[in-house]
Amino acid sequence: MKEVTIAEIGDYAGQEVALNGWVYHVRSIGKIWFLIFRDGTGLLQCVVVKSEVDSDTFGLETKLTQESSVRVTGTVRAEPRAVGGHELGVKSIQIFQIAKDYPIAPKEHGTAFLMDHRHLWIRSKKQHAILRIRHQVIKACRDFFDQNGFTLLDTPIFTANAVEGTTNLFAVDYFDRSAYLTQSGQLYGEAGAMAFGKIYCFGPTFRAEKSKTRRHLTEFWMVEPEMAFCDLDQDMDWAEKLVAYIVRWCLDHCETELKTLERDISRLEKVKAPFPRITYTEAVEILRKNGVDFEFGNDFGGNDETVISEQFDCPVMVHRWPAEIKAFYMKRDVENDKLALGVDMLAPEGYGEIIGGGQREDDHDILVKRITDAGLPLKPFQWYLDLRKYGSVPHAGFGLGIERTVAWISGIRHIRETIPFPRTIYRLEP
RNA sequence: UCCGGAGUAGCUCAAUGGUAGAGCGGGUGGCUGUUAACCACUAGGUUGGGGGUUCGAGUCCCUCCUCCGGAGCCA
Repeated sequence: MKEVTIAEIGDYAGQEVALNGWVYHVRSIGKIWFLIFRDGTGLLQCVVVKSEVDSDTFGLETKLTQESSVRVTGTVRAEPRAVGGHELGVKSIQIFQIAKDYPIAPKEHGTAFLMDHRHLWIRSKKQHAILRIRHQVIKACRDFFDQNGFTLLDTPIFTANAVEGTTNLFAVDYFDRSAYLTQSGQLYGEAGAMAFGKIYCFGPTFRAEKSKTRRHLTEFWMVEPEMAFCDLDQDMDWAEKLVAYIVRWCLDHCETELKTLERDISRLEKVKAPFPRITYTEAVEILRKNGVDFEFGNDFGGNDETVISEQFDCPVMVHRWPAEIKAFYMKRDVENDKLALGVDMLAPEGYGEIIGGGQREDDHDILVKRITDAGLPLKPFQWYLDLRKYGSVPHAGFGLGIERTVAWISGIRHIRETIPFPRTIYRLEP
């Protein structure tokens, strides 16, 4: 007996096949009952007719509870009345296990309840779709860099240095000393760029911020490219090419999932390079023009980002920021020493910052002064300073937040649904 | 940490200070094309914990706990 999946069921019309999976729902109308069956690749309606099966099989209607695991065999046929266009005329059903009291009904539930059952919730249609989009977003990132001459460089999770201060770092015991969980692979990425020219790292990062908003997690994933011989403008070229590629890829490969999520595709279709580029100063003007009382020199809040991004169909890149609110390693603008050559990309529709990056300071002595001025110890940065001693070049990079990107493309409000098991200030389980 | 909201059946929610209820889910029965099917019947409660006011508290007061949303902080 040929074992097939629901995703490929259309290729087997007229044939007898077997499928392994779980019971999603059962509907009975007497001498016929319908088993809505899922196998991780989709949903399939299976029809059990009293006159076509033995009485034991027909009697399973009352025994098959939601999420019971089964193997069904039968004949595939095209059927316009079935969701997906095909259904299975059941011959037999083999039971692996009868599930008891599955807590998630195909009805309304609150977020807290669902998050407590996250390990089961990911079986549900909508969560399933979001996580498949996440998979494709990650694949698109990897493909993009692999196709453009980047080398994957894995950076460490345990670190001794803080990239941007220590208040939001997770400290852990590390034998007879302490270490931090990384909040960015960037510094190591810069070392990689000097070795390979263009690199990217991809992995989890950690921020011990007590943020409780829909845009924050304590553990999130970033893809961070770093390029030697690259200035801010070229950095922005790469950023917009990457994001346009990801969006195009998802439109081409996640049609079913985006439909499940009822995503307005037309908004995503407009996302094509080049993206608008404005300076921080111009962004402040936009805020003021829209009635926001904003003081020059501050960082943008969530609402500010929404107001700015609402002016554009595409993601907008905001560059040349007040140096005081940006990290020590950012290169200053030669035309205005008070400005840092950083760039943030704001996604449309209020999804906020999805990219942060910029050109790095490449002069040894200036960097030493910046580290000192920032009140950071020099010792843990010796290796980083070495990069400016041995063949320093202009270089730049950025980090793309996977969860915010997935939330934007999926059109879901809260990023906690874009990662299989979200970590927030009050949630470490499941 | 601050501001706001919530906690009642497995879930989502009702209940003017006066007998704790509905829908869904569960169970039983009916129905040969259902789409979160439908119809009938049925079981299911320490109203988050503690204290107080009152003839009487799910409801009012105090306190603690938990969760949600937002702010700050940040990506």
